[in-house]
Amino acid sequence: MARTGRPRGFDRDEAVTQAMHLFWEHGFEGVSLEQLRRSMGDISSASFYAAFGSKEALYRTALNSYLATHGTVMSALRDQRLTPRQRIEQALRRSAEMQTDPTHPTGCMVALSSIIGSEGGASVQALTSAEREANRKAILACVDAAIADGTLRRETNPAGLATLFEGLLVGLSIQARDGVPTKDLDAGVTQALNAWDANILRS
Amino acid sequence: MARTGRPRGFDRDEAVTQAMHLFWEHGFEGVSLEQLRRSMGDISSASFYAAFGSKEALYRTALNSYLATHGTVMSALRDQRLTPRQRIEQALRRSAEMQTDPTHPTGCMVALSSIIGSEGGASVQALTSAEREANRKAILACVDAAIADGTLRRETNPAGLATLFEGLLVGLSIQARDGVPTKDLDAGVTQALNAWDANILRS
DNA sequence: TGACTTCTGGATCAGATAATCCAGAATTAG
DNA sequence: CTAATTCTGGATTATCTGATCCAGAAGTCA
Repeated sequence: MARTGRPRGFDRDEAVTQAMHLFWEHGFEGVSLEQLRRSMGDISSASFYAAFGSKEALYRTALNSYLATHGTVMSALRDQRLTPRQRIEQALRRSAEMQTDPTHPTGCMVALSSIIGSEGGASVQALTSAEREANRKAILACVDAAIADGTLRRETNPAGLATLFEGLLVGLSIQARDGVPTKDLDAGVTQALNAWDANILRS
Repeated sequence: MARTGRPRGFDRDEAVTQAMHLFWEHGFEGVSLEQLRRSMGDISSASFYAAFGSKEALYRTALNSYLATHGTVMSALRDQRLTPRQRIEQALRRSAEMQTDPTHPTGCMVALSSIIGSEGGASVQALTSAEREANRKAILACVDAAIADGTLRRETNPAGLATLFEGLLVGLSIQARDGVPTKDLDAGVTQALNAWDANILRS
């Protein structure tokens, strides 16, 4: 059943997408309310707050929208149909490609949009740091699984391998922003996998 | 010969160090003039502008101060007394240690303090992106040198190895911010070097 | 029709922002 | 001493910040 009352004069989903692009490009604190409202078709301040509540609430919504769309390149990391090595490889290669797609801002919104900020920005920064921690744990789980199933040697340093892959993962964002082309990022992933293979148990 | 006129009421070098720490921690746009002046002993606005010219000019000065102090961990990258592999290893291990030193903000100021920002912040962002590009080129030069001297195979993809090492380098900053301990970062460097060794020419 | 609900236009808010101005204080040079 | 130079305290600027308020418009429901 349709809601009662005057209908909204703009498309809320489209507006969230616009906000996502702005936050992705400039970061949470780098985007102003005026910019956001303008990107939504010059809607009024009242319309903005009626629809989204606050700038921070919109950022949460936009971040969730990112995770549900472009962010899904990371889902390979939990795909149990793949081997642990394939999970990491897919997550990295898909990230490298997505992050250099010219149809949207470069890099990853989780890695870039709120790493740093002013003194009172802890609650916003916590949103993305929680995502990064989840990724770090998922990568570590891949390494642990490969040690458990005998693919990697028991002497393998799991935290070291996880640091390497997650470090490269977030590093891709900065490199993408700096204009490093897709093929170089992908070649970096290929080289990183050599580190995995160096820990393979040989019989 | 001492300068004429009324002497400055505060220590300019100390003030620059304070500014460096603030910009390092919160980024260029995340620090306000009031915060800066307060950290310098509540100096007046007039004193601030007489001494530094503008917020952006102070940021340039603070960034140079960073490069001349903590930033010197990267000098190993150009140390011709070391082998190409040692240059990369030293730069990475020293960065990992410096970036987690609890006596100052975590991560690297070049990687964090102005990757993103509002629409008009291009000139500030260019300062750190130029530094990162220089590092990327220096890493690539190490790889090229090792191929030229026969250490690495001719088929080695130089851009791929450079992406891996520079990706990890800047990735360390985000991981350090996220609280990853020094020993894990260092173990990540150890693993990354396996990728180098996988490209060694065996006779 | 009329009651009810929801959204909008436009003015407005208090506080923060980077930056400037000026009179006077503190120093050196001659 | 006087003149020249440089810095400081304090007020002040214009602009931007995120957010709120209210009257009225535009719908649904009975």
